[in-house]
Amino acid sequence: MTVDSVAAQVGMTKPSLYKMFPSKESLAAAALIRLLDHALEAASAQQKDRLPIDKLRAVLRWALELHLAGAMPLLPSTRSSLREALLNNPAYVDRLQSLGSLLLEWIEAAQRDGQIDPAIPPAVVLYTLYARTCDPVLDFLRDSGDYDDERMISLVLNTCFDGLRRRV
Amino acid sequence: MTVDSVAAQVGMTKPSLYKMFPSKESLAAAALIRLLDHALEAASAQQKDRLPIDKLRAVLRWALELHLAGAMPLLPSTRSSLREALLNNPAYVDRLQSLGSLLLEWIEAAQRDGQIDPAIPPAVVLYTLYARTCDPVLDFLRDSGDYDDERMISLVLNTCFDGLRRRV
DNA sequence: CGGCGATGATACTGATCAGTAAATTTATTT
DNA sequence: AAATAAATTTACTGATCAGTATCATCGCCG
Repeated sequence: MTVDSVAAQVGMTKPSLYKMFPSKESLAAAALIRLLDHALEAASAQQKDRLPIDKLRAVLRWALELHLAGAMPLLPSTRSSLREALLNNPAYVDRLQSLGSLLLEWIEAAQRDGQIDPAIPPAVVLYTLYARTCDPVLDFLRDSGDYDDERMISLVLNTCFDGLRRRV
Repeated sequence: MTVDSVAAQVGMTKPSLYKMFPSKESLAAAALIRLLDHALEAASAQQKDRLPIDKLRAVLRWALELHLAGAMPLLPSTRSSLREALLNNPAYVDRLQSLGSLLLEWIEAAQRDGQIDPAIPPAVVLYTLYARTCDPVLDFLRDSGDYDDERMISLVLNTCFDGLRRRV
C-alpha cells in the first residue's frame, strides 16, 4: 500500500495528503485509531443484560463483517516499524487499553458464569478474539466462492467458540 | 526479507545465491516446497491406527513447534506475486495437493467417527488447520513471556479443537 | 484589470532492493 | 611457475517509493 495509491483512492495527490498527516505511519495510525473507535462503539452498543459470551460473539461478528467488507487490516506484525510507532502513540494505546479492558471484563464474567472455559487464561481468550478478526480462513472461503457472507461468518464464529471437535 | 540478508545468513553473497536460484521467487518456492515435504513426512510418520483427530492434532502440533522455532512463514497472502508464482509451480502445487488429500481423508474419517463436527465442511476444517499454523496468538504469547513452549502450544491446540466455550 | 496569497499538482531526492556485469581472487592444469 | 578456468565479490542499473521543493492555477483584493 503506497502513499500515492491511498491518495489516489481518496481523490488527492501525495503532497495534499502530507498536509494532513506528517508521515505514512501517522496516517496508518489515524486509520487504526478510527477502527478502534468503531470497535469501542460496537462493543458499547451491546445490551448490558446479554450474556457476556453473546456480547463477545457479537463483537467478533462485527469485526468479521468488516473483514469481509475489506476494511480489516492485518494485525501489525510483531516486528515492524509501524508497531513501534503505534505503541508510542498514546491515542492508539489508550483505545487499545479501553477495548481490552472492556473485553476482558466480559471474558472473566463469561468464565465465572461457566460459558467460557475457565482453564484458558483471559488474555489468551482476548488474543484469540483479536487474531480471529484477521483470520485468513475468511479469505480462503471468500476466494472459494462456495459460501455467502452469513455462512462464512457463522463458520468462523462457530469454529472459534465451539472448536472443530464435535460437542457431545 | 532481502536477498542480501538471506545470502548473508547462509554465508554467501547475493550473486552466489543467484547461481543456485534464478530469482527471489524461486528461492522462496524452494523453501516452501521443503517445508511441505517436511509436513508430508510428519504426516506420513503418524501411526495408521491412531484416531484421525489425534493425527490431525499431532500434525498441527508439529507445525506449531516449527512456528515457535521461527521456521513457519506467513501464509502467502491472497493477492501477492509470490502466490501467483507458487500456483504456477507444479512441484509446489503437487505437494500442496498431496498434503491436502491426506489431511482431508483424516478429516472426513474423523467426521464419520464423530470426533470432528460433521456440520463443518471438510475444506473449512482444512483451512482452519492451515491458518492455525500461522496463528498470531502464538506470537503474542511468546512476546508476553508468561508461558513455556509446551503451554503455549497446548493452549492454541486446545482452543483450535475445543473452542473457547466451556465443554459441558 | 493586475498583483498576491492560498491551494494543489508536477517533478525531484535519497534510500532501498532485485538482479547483473565487471573485476578479483582462488583453484587447476601443464 | 605460467596460463587458464572457476568461484566469488564488488560495483553498478533500474525500479519503486517515502518525503519534499518547485511550479502552476485559481480565487481575492486593490
